[in-house]
Amino acid sequence: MHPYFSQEVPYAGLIQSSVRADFLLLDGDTPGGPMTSAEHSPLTRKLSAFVALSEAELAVLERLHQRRRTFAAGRDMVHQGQSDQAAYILSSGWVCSYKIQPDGTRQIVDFQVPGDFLGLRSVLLRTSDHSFEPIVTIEAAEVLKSDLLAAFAQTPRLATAILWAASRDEAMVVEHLVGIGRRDADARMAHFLLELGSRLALVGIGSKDGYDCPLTQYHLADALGLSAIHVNRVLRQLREGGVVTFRDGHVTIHDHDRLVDLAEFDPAYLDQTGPLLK
Amino acid sequence: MHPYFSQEVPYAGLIQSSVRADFLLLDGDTPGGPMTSAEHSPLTRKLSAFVALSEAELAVLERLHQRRRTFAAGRDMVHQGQSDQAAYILSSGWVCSYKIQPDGTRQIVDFQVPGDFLGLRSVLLRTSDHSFEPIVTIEAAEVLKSDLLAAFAQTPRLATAILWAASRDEAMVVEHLVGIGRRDADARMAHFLLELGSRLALVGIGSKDGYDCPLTQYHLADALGLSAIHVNRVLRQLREGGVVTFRDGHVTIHDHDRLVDLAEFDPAYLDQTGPLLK
DNA sequence: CGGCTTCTTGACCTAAGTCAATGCTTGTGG
DNA sequence: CCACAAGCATTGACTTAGGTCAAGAAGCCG
Repeated sequence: MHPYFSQEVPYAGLIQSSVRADFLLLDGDTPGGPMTSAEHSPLTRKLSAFVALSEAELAVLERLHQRRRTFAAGRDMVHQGQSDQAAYILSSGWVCSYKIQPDGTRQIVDFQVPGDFLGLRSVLLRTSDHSFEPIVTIEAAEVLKSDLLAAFAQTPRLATAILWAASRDEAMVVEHLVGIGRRDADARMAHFLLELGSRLALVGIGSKDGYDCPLTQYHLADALGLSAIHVNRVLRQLREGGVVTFRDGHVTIHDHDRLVDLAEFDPAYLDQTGPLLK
Repeated sequence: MHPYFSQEVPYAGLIQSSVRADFLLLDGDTPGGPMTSAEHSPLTRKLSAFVALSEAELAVLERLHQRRRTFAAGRDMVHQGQSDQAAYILSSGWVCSYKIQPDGTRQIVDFQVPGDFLGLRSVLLRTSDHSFEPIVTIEAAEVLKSDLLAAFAQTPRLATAILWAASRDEAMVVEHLVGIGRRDADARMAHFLLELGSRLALVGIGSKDGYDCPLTQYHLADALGLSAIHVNRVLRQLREGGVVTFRDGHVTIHDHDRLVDLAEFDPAYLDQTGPLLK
């Protein structure tokens, strides 16, 4: 296939095992010391926006972050082994989850940014059927099934909050489906950039005016169901139109209103209406 | 206040249930032998294909079907009221769940066929943000939140089974996303028809050679992210190619192998590998 | 009957894909 | 310190899958 064809991924990506994830471990020496409330993890930040957590609950949540690990960019970390009963809480870096088609094309289903869970479902229910790839070198806290269930049993409200986050993730997948099915390339891109901005703002990364974003145009293409070349054209148009600039790993929003308008962006599905559970 | 948060957390118990289910599994707890599912509800049939349920569990399951209701075709039944804490088990007829865009186009996210849950998520987690429309007059059993949670508490293995079904539904949404993003119209259609056939076969409707299907070409268009006119063209091609005929509310599969080939259909995501919890 | 909805087909158009070529970095080995 | 490769980004020229428009046809139903 043509080297420019973005959907191609190396065959090596198809044969990872849960064991190999351990090989990718670069260091395990970062002891997750107790955090002061000033330096809460992104997940804590995210959940706190919706559920007012007590001191005890916060403590349990922070304790879930103890087993810190680092994964190198580019190599898949997959959760499909019955043996691997762990999920991860992403504390820094970006990950994408995707499925490969038999013909080699790939579709990115979702991105994970700091504060997001990775493989939560494979712990609570059955094994996940798609793969995870760190986009940059990431830091994540490993959460064992037993830890998670224990935490849930101790603090039911925490369970509620985490399940709320999982449910929100699912709503994003549905919105993604709608976007690919019924929005043109420009609107899709605009919508995507807005959603990302919204998610990042929730964990205190970036602002209304923009955010750092390590994705390549190939990532965008595979996520939005477009070709990388068309992604480039769309980005140029948005840039020259003075709406938004995606360049050098940074998204700069010049005209937020016009972007929202273009995307017909209605953030209702993100359910970000402020702290609800007092 | 958000309906999701309006009640004290029920999930702790739910999660506990699934833990206990695993325990029972490991214990080798032997439920009653397989029984003829002919007289059972579609949901029972479906779950029985994956989890060997005991007499007691079957009884609880059947009891969930008591509050039977009928809904006329075409008129939306939406679940977003705080007051409406019910889900439905579809026992006959077809439903679609969809989202409307601000510009009036709609994207069908999923179809529900007999044996499927409707609005399960809005009971267990938060309110669903999309609408449901019965495609034909349907019969459904209303399940109150309290009933469901009681059933889960009584029979943890049933909880596992139902959550498995929910998880499978989600995998179908993801596969749907992949299809719209990365398959051309023919493959999308082929894949869709095969998935439907597979789902229906699971509840004893239809066979390898075909099944009844009340969808219009407009439904197909809205589900597959195509125009109705193109759906018509694709169907004609498939029909004239001797692969599959969609006509007069019936799908007839002439060449199953070629259809699978066209769709690059890999049913792995449907997780239909036979009874798993013995 | 006349008004629905659904299906069908042809003619034409456009958004997006494909092909091909060119820079621009960044990293790496000689 | 250069050469050279690899990965991204960019752009123009051309092709095509699928959308849009228009017009019937074929039921079906009050």
